Order: sequence, then structure tokens, then C-alpha cells
Amino acid sequence: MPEKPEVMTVARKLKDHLVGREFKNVEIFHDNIIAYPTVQEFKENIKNKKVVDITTRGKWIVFDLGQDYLLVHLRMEGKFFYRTPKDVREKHEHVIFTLDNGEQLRYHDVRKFGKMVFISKEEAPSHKPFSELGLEFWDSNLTDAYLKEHYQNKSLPIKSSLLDQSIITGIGNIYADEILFLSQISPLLPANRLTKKNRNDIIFYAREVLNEAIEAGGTTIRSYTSEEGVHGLFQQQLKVHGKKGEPCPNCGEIILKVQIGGRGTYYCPKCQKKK
DNA sequence: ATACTCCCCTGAGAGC
DNA sequence: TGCTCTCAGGGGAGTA
Repeated sequence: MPEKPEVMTVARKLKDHLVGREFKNVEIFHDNIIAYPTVQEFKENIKNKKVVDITTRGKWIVFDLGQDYLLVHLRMEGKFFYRTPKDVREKHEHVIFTLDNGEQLRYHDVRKFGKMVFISKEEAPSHKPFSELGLEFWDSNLTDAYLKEHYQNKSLPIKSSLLDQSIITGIGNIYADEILFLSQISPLLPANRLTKKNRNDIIFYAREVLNEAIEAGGTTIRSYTSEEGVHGLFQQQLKVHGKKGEPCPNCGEIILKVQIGGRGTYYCPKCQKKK
């Protein structure tokens, strides 16, 4: 379940290995992975494109190909592995890129939720997904005023609003719970009822949690080429997410689990009161 | 415009 | 052992 820190870690490792390489061919075994353009166009466009850089935007991995971008969203379970053409294709390898050095970069995704987009740099800013992404957590434009503006008409619980990628991008279900716990805000509180302090706390702790996770990512992820994938990241440092029935690390109250917007949500009912 | 619900897809784990 | 059921969750589509 990659969120921003995991995506950044994967992107960094891909960059170490792939900058300067060229895509010579791509085979697609599950068409739904290709979100844009058509599968046929995607195959044709990717050929002979050289990887200039690899970065992230929100939870998307951004392959800078000079004139174009290859964008990859791992969704829940997407992973990359390096193989050679001799290796038998595994059950969940859905997209196989062959590189100019004979190696293959294979996209593995058990649940087939991941998405790939090939788009020109010119077209990208006004086109999904870039056109619908909000601010990165480190962006200096992410301020109380920004959140106030975007939350003022939202009666949705703040938990759901934090997952809205068009406001702040990169936060997923796990870190949303952690950020709200540290901010001592009930996940059920409607976004338009947050105080100024609440909003500033969210910004502060979002930066703290995500930065810490990014640092941990550098050491915890063994290798995205291994069967380990990106599992286990930051698990030891989680305070409430996944801790149903355990005592709150703050006050000892039993941590609850509820469903908010269809997502499992963990919180301490004592520390995170719906004021 | 916002906010619901359903769906994508598979495997793991629980319960019987 | 093995069946059925529920859950995991990022995000898009359709609908009210």
C-alpha cells in the first residue's frame, strides 16, 4: 500500500538503475493497466525512449523521457522487478519493458489495480492525472489559508478529506490515521469544522510523519527487486494504524477501528475527541 | 458542486 | 482439509 514515502523510495531506486537506459520494447499482458493512451499507442510511443530522470508527483512515479513522461501508479500492490528475457513470466507480471542492455523491467501487480500513462510533457499539465493533483506535503503553499479554502465547503470527515489527492497529494490511509492521531483530531470531525490550530497541526505532523517515513524507507526497504517488494516499511513506528484493541501510546485508552468513507480507520477516542 | 455507493482484483485469514 | 465469507484499500465511474 504505497503512499508518498514508499513511492519516493521506489522511484529513487529505479532512478539509480535506469537513468540513461532506453526502452526498446514493451509487452502488455493486462490491458487495463494502461490508462492512457491506447495500448497500441503506448507500445509504439515507449520504443527507443531514453530515461532522463525518475521522480514522483503525488503517488505517481514519473519517468522523464525527454519530450514525454511515463507515469506509473502502483496503487495497492504494484512492484518492479528486474529480469532477463530467459526468465519465465510469472503469474502477476503484467507489463514487461525490455531495455537496451538486454535486461527487463517487469511490472508485477497481484490485484491489477496499478495504472500507467504515456503522455507528452506539453500535454501533461492539463491532463489527468497531473491536472487533478493538489500540493505536495512539503510545498510552501500548503498553509492554513490553503486548507481553510479547500475544507470550508467540505462536510466530509477530515479522514476522508486527507485522502483527497486534489488537496494534498501523497497521503494514504495509513499515514492519514497517524497524522490525525498526532494532531489529536477525531477522524470523524467534518473538515469544515477544523480550527486554525487543527489545520496547522495537520500540516506540521504531515510533514513530520512523511519525512520520518521517507528516512525509514531508505533503510527499511531491502530491495524492490526482491520478493520483499516494499512491505514492512515504517511498520514499527506506527502509533495507531492497525492497532485495534491495543492501548493508546499516549493515554492507554483502547484504540478503536471504524469505517470512514469505506476505509478502515484507527484512532484513540480519548485523545482524538470530536470537539 | 458535493457526497454517496459500487467496482476494479486477488489472496490472506477467520469461522465453521 | 476445505469451503465460504470478509477484508485489505487507491482511485475512478456512476448516481443522487
